[in-house]
Amino acid sequence: MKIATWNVNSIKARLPNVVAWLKKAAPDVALLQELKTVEDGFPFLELEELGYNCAVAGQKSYNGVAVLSKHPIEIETKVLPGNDSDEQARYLEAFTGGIRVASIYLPNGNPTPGEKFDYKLAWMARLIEHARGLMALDEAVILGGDYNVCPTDADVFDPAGWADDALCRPESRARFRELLWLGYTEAFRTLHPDAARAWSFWDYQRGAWQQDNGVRIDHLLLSPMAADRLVACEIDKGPRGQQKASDHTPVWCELED
DNA sequence: ATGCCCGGAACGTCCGGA
Repeated sequence: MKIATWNVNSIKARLPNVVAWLKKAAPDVALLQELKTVEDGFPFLELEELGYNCAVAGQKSYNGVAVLSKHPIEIETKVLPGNDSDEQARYLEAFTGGIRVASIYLPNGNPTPGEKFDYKLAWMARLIEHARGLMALDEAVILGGDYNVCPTDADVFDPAGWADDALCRPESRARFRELLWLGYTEAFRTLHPDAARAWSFWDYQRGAWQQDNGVRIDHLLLSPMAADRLVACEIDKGPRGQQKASDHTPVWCELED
């Protein structure tokens, strides 16, 4: 079973790229982020034609997450618990193909310090508490998405230059580690402990892609029941080199049946 | 020191992204 995550940076602008990649990579489950549309604007027909069921938590202009699956999808929640006044579409949790998955678009948090950074840290605290509850269920769970966190300096092309960025701040990294301490396995680094310059995002600016100046911020976190089945995890750089590319590229993992 | 590059909303240019 192949599960992928990809921040597409607008599902409408990226539809040709997404369709081409789904055909080629053929994941069983795809967790998408930054749809930048309400549910009514989501291209259900085009994706269903490829054999995918689609669950969407949409928002006008910003955010928006989806779960695509070749299996039936049962939506668990379209909001991250813990703050009823939070209207940003950044979390969708569902059952599909015998596992529980969440598509996560964690807040960026820049600039630091400030309200946006406070929102990021509060959002991460809510995610930790929810993830703690999921861990107690003893299920196969994959929390995948754009975490907007570089877990260590090995996940940034220029650690010194990014030291004060919200993606690298110690407060962000500490909360990411709290997720791991709950018992979640970050699939890519676990299978590739020494991988260098393994990025999942390259800025559109400053020729970042051409110079391979990136960061690794898209992650797949697996509960023990899922991690026990983990046999592969890779970053697919192909889509980032295409015309009209998203600034993120897909990350996928394979669970044995 | 600031903007560069994108998409969305809107039709001016700004906001948000990371």
